[in-house]
Amino acid sequence: MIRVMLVDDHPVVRAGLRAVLDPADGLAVIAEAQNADEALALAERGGIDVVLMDLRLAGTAAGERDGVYATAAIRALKDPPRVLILTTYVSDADVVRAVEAGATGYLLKDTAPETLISGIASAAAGETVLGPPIAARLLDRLADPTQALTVRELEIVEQLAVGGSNREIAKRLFISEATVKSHLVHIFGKLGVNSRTKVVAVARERGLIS
Amino acid sequence: MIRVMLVDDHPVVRAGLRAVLDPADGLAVIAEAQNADEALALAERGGIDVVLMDLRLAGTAAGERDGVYATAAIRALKDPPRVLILTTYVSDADVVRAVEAGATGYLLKDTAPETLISGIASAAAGETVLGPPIAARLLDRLADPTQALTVRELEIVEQLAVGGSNREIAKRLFISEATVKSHLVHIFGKLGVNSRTKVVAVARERGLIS
DNA sequence: CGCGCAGTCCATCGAAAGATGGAGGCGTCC
DNA sequence: GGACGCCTCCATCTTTCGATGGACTGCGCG
Repeated sequence: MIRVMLVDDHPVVRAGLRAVLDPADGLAVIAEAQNADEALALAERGGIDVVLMDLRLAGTAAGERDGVYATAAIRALKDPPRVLILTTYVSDADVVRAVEAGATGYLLKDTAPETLISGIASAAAGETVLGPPIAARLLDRLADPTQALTVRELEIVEQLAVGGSNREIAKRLFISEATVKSHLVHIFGKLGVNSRTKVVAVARERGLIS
Repeated sequence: MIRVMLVDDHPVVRAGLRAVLDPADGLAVIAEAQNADEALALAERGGIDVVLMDLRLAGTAAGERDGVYATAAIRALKDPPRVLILTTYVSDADVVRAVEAGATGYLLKDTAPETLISGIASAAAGETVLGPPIAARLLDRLADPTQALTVRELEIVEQLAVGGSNREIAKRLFISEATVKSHLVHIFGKLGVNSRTKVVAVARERGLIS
């Protein structure tokens, strides 16, 4: 029996997941959390095999307590449960950061219930689970690693997208302004542009960011 | 008994809505659709009082067959059901377009189940239903029309979004760089920001651009 | 007609951003 | 161990942006 915890800030989605998962054999939803703190507190008590985690959680204004944060925190526990990301949109940055934080898999919310259930089973067994659209994107990146942005660079791009100046980005990422500029030069080169505003335009086009 | 149809491309969300609404007295979910075409076909057969509609539907690549399209089509029927928009994010543009298309109300998916149920009842009675965050935003806009961007300014914003420099924008719009800067100053003031990248961020947030 | 507003243009100046060319630490892979 | 990629940091210099404070035109409205 696979013990599952749901983490999503939308009550409707949690109810939907319950409705979809409850009839399935071999697994049981034994906990629900609506934010990162709750999720971590419940995970600490143990007895959970797989966490179904939404990346966007409420109260993410600070930009820290989102699903990636929760994933990293949960995976840092001793004998941690597997974390399966279940979110709405595909963003390269999100996928990479989530996997880096220790996520076992990444599925989209519009996957069929059966796929979801089998995905949970695979995750419980420790297998990596990636939905087809996500796997395809990752393969695209591997095909041309010179163009692929590093995790750090993606973080910079995200900051650009919300309109941060070099100084603001430096503060938020705890690095110097010089380093931000350095990253920017590399990003410009990889994306073939020459200004921060164009970075955001290209990144959106390619789905690097939401 | 209020007869409800669910329109959402995510099976999980539909299941969640069912789970939330089924226990409620006085209403029954009698139909589900996962895209605009299905929704329209089912609505044409009649017997539905309220449609719960997600704005983002699958196959929206063309940008046409989304929830707004479906709403307009359904409201064009004779003796149409009320349409209550139920979506994830707030975008001023979406709200305005949906209301223009004939939606009776607009709620966010993270509203509490009770609010949702009472919202459906209100919608069935023909009352306009706007969640607090949405109503607040609309009031903000109405209260201060000086914030509205002019047509020319919106053109500038669009150019910013694709990453144009002042010089490039000037060339494309056949004006001088000085004029572009002048427009920018006005835009900064209206949006309350101080850089072109933040203009794009805020404009996206408010739905001023795609 | 006067008034306000949108759109156009101008000059100047300080502050960011971007270009250039480094350098060292650190982990991985062969 | 050495090569390589990533992240970090630095200084210098040029270009672009953004802030400021104007000015002129055309248009609609009362």
